[in-house]
Amino acid sequence: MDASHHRPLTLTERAQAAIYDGAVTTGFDLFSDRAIVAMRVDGELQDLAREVPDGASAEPVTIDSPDGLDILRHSAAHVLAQAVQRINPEARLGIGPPVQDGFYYDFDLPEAFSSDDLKALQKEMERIVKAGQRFVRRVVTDEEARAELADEPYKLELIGLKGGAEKAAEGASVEVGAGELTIYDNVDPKTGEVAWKDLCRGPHLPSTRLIGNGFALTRVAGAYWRGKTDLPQLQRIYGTAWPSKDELRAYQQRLEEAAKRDHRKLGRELDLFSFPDEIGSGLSVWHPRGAIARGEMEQHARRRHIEQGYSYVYTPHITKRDLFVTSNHLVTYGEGMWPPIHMDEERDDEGNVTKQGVDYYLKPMNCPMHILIYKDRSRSYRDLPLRLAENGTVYRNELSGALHGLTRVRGFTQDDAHLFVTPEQLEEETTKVLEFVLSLLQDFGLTDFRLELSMRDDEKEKWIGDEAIWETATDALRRVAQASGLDVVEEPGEAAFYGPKIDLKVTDAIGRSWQLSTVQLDFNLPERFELEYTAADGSKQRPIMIHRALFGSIERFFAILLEHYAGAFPVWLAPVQVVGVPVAEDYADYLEDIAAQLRGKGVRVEVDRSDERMQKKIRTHTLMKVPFQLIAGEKDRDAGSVSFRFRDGTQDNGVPVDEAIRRIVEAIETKAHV
RNA sequence: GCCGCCUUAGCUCAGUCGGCAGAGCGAUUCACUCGUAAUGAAUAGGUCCGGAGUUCGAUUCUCCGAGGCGGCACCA
Repeated sequence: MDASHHRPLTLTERAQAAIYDGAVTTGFDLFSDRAIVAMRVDGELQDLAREVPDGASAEPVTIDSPDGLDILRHSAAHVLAQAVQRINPEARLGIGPPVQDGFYYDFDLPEAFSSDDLKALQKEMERIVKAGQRFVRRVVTDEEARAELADEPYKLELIGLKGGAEKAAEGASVEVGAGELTIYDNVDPKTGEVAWKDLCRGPHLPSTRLIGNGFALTRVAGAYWRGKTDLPQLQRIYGTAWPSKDELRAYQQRLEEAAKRDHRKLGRELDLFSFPDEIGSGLSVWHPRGAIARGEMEQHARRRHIEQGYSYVYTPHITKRDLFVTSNHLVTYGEGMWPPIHMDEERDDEGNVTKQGVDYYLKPMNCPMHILIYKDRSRSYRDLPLRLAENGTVYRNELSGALHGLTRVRGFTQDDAHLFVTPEQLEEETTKVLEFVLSLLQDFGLTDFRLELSMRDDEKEKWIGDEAIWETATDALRRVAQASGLDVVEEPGEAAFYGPKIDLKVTDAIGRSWQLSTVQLDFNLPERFELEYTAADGSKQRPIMIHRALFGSIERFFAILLEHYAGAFPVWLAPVQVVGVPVAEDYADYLEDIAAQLRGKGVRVEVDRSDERMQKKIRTHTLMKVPFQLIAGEKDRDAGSVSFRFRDGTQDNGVPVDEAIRRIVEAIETKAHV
C-alpha cells in the first residue's frame, strides 16, 4: 500500500474524521485502513489506541514503512519472548529490539536452545499470533515496574539505567525510553486476560494477528548482556518478520541468492583458493585459477598506479620491535599483533643471559617501513608529493571467532600507499586520491559508491595530536568528500587514533554494502618519526602523510568481486577465457589451431579433449563460468567458422574464425562482461 | 576470545540404538565419436578430524584438543 495516500490529519479536522462527536479521539478513530498500525503524533511514534490531543498532528504509519516494519518486528520479538516463557517459565528476559530484516530477543536460561526448540517456539508463536492478542500500554512508576518485574533481573537493571538506555546497550532503548516507564500487557481479546507482559517503550501493533504468516525464527546465538564481554552471555534467538508471506519468501530467496554467491563456496567450486588446516586458520593459498584472476587485478592496479605517479617499493614481512614502538602500533594494537620471535639471545650454562636478544614482529602495517624509505635521505619540497606504493602482506592475530573466509584473515595483502605531502598540497592530493580510487574501482565494474567521513572521538584518550590540526584536516577531507558529488555520511568518533579519514563503501550486485577504500590523514607518524623536508626558503618542515588503500585487502576485494559477479567474472579477469569444445574427437585439432591463434594474442584458452560427450563438456564449462565456449564440428570446420556459446546459454553459430578471434580479444580489451 | 552447532572418500552428504562404512558427483580405464547443461560400464579411493578414557569391542558413548559454521565481542 502507498503511504502517500495518507496525509497528516490534525484534530481540528476531528469533525470529519472522528466517529464519536465530543468523545475522546484515538488513532483507531482517525485511521481505519488495516495497513496502518501506528501513528506519529507531533512527531512521536504512538500506538493507535492512544488518545490524540486536540490540535495535535497525527500521521499514519503503515506496516510496510520503515517505522511500521520496526514495530511489526518488535511486536514479533514480544511474541517470541512470550512463547519462550510459556515453554520455559524459568527463562529470564534480556532485550528484544527490531534489527535489519527482523528481530531478536535475548534470554538467560540454563539449557541451550536446540534447533528442535526453535521449531516448537515457532509453533507456539503461531498460536499466540492466531489468538489475536492486543498490546495494551500501561504507564507505571519505577516502583510499580520494579515490583511487577521482580523476577526479571535484567529488566530491573534497565529500569535503573533509564534515560541512559542508549548507552546501556544497542537496542536497549526499545525497552525503556527517556520519558515515562511503560509496560505492555498482551491481552487475550476473548477473555480479557493478560497473557503476558513486558517492560517496553512501544509502540506495538494493534494485534498479534498482524504478524500473520510472515515470520520465521532463524537461528540461536550467544550474545553478551549489554554487549560487554565481562558480563554474562545470554542466548539470542533471531527471527525475521514481514507484512506478508510473499515478502517473507522474497527475503528468504535473497538469503539463498547470497548463499549461492558465497565466496568460500565459489572459491572451492571454481578451484580458486583454499585454507589448508595444515597452514593455519585465516591463511589462504591461491590455486592457479584464482591466482590468474588475482594477478590480473594486481597488474591492472599496478599499471594505473604508475600512471598516477606512484612508485612501487618492497619491504620485508618482519621487523625489529623498536620500529613498532616508535610508530606506537605495539601500544595501540599490540593485542592484534602476532607474538614476537625472540632472536640472537645467548645464555651460559646456568641459564643467565650473556647476550641480550631482540624481538622481531610480523608486520601488521606497512607504513613504518615506507616511512623509513622516506627517511633514508633528506627530502626537498621538490620531491613531494612522494607516493610510495606496495602490495604489502601483513599479519594480524585476529581472534579465532572473527575469521571469515577471505574477508577476515590473519595474513593478507594490502594495496597500500603512503603519500608524503606539504600542507599546501594536502587538499589537492587528497582530491586526486579520491578520484583515482573511484576510477580504478569502476574499472572492476563497481558503480555504486558512498563516502563516510570519520571524525575524532570526543574523549581525549582516544586520539593523539593537536586539536587544531585535526580541525584543519577534517575540514579539508569534508570539502574533498563533498566535491566528489557522492553521498557523504559523517561519523563522529570513528577516526583512527592518528587522524581523520574518508572510507568508501560500495554496493554490490545484490544490494549489499561493503567497505573498501580508505583515505586516512596522518599528522602523528611524521611527528613520531621526525620526518622533514626542506622548504623553498631553506627551512625544515614536517610533511603530512596520507595512508590509502583502494582494495583495502586484495584478498577481501577479490572475495567481494567474486560475490558481486557470482563467480562469472568479466572476460579480462576470468581464469579461463575460452574453452574449445569439439563436437567429436575429430574436430579437436581444428579447435587447437584456433586456440593457438588466440594464445598468440594473450588469450587464456583451453581445448577440452576429455572423453566426454559435448553436452557434458558444455555443462562442465558453463558451471565453471567460462565466458566463451567455442564449439566446432563438421559444419564449422568445412565453413572455416566456429560457434559461440555464452554463459547465459545463448549462442552465435557459424562465426568466421577471424571474426571470432577479433570479438574475443575485443571483449578482453574493453573489460566487457559477456 | 566467548556461546551454540558441526567434522564420515577429492566434493556434497547418507549411515551405524557400540560389532572394523555407503551413495551421487569427481578421478582412472574401457566401449561409444555424438551440434549447444550430465552416454554406458568397470576400477581405484576411508586412521569415520586428532588424542585419551569407558567397553570383550568405539566411527558411534565420555573428556580434552584442532578445524569449520552461525552469532556476540574485536577489527590499525
